[in-house]
Amino acid sequence: MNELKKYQPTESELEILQILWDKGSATVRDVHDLIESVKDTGYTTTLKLMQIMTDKGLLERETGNRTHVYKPLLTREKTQESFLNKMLNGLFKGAESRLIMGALDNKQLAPAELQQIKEYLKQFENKQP
Amino acid sequence: MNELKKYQPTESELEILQILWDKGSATVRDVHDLIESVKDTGYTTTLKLMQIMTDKGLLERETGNRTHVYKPLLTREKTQESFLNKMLNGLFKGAESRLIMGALDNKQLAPAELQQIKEYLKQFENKQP
DNA sequence: TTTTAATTACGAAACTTTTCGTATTATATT
DNA sequence: AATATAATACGAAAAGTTTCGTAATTAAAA
Repeated sequence: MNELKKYQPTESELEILQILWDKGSATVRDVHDLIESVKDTGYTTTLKLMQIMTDKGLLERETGNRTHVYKPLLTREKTQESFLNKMLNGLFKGAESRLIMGALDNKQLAPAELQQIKEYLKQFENKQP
Repeated sequence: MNELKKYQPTESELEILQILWDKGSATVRDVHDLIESVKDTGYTTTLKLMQIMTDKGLLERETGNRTHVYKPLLTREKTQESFLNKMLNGLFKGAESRLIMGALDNKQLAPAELQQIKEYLKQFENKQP
């Protein structure tokens, strides 16, 4: 089993990853400007975090030019899966349907999404355990 | 807005809370014996954590007897809600239905639960945005 | 070219969480 | 009553995360 798959990014790491997932790749400046608009933090803090993440193998960077370009080495999907599984095996163990219903409550899902979920549900019906 | 509602227990705190939620109330010994069966850790570690949680207002304790009895001050439901909302606003933002479908994939839900979810879905249909 | 501005490197402080060792106190056993 | 056992109290170390200041380096501007 892949180690990257299992690693759970910290809160700050997730913040950075989200930006990199959105943009595909970015410089420290790019990332920091977005983070700064939400949270009061210094440039070198973001820099250091991204350097540490690179050491940990969460990011890769292109050092050809003076300004380095970073890319995520984890996919958003794998990370989502990892966190979701953690919740389902932990806090929501034995209450999986509560998680589903809670998620339905949370956002007003678009009709298309509701339909998609309905379709998705069908595949689990008439299944023998 | 209630502070307790917002506080996100740490990983170790959650482990202890799960046990207290299951049992209603318990001593350090009770909690530790269960944790020890899964994780290699010392008794005083569990003790200290529960003392800190009491200071933080996550637990209350009855100190009448020598052996103290602890109870959770957070409900499992509020805690689940809090973590779920965090995910929906963070890692799963804009991918709420992915969370739902991921949860459906994860466990073989009982037919009754599937039915319950189907029913639950109905309430969101025919809603005007 | 000289000066200014922006970037990386990096150590270390500040915080938080987790872990443990030791002392003290209370209960149970002999 | 004396001894052994079990519990709490508590400081502090260990480990992990986040933050920042300063120095060195590179590029851009004057």
